[in-house]
Amino acid sequence: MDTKFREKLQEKGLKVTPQRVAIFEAIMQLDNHPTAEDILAFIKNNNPNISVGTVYKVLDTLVENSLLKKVKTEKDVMRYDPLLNNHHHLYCSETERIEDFEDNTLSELISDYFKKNKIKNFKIQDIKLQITGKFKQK
Amino acid sequence: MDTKFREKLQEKGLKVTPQRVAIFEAIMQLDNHPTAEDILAFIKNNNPNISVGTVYKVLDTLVENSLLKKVKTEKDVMRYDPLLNNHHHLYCSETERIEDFEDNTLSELISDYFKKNKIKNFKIQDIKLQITGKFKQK
DNA sequence: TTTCTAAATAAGAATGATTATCTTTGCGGA
DNA sequence: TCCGCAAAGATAATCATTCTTATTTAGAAA
Repeated sequence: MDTKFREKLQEKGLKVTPQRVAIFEAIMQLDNHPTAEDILAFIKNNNPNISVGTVYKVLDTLVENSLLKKVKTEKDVMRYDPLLNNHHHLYCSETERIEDFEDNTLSELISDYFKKNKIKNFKIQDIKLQITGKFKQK
Repeated sequence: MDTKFREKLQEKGLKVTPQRVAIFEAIMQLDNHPTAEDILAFIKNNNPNISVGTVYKVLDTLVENSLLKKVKTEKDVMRYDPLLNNHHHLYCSETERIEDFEDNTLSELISDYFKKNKIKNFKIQDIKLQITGKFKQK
């Protein structure tokens, strides 16, 4: 399950610790772009001794090493995104819900557009859509 | 200069206070999507008695009344955006710089795409591009 | 103009997410 | 086995933001 994650850690010269694995798995399972607090609560079930600082430190490390991404929000609570396929985000305008949105056609449409129309004085590394609106069902 | 802003306040039934005007002007002049702290520092020059809480409260009020927007970031410091034309954002991957990016052709391209390709169970209200990369010059 | 009142501001304490510090632990290599 | 170092634990510190309470003010009404 998490063998890939373990390998990636090793590639980056990072130690494979139970905490790192647990945090990564928590994010995968929690799914909805959890906060550090969500992750901590989830992990405490099986691993009651994990420390708050560790969670933040691990998250930082994983983000720095591109094993995880931060999600841009308008809130002062950080949320985290596992690095799956390239995807955009749907933000609910009324709740904290954030869902992934994958559409390769659209992504290509946009990147093609920028191949033809460069932005002056700016080198693009990544393009994400943030789509705000309402989910029609729970 | 700020007559339009004053009018908008009145339309919304909000009192026109020196603090609100000063904060709005600060954001317009500061330009680079300032934080509450930036705004406070700027205003203190002419208005040394303004209070921190007031700045936050006014910003909230203006956002609620659509006279201002919050900028989504990966940081825990909120930044604010005057409501000019519809625009996207260029995020520097190395610094805190955020610039506006306006491209109506592109915006239409995207909204046309979504007219033809609806997102299941989601009603779009707003679409913004967050483009990350490097500015080539200061 | 003067009065009145809800709305807005000031001042500063409180909150809460995140970070920093310092100690302890665990593991690979000498 | 011992050493060195990255990582984790515990908890104090930081800092942006929010809250509380008293005071002031904008603007409507008299």
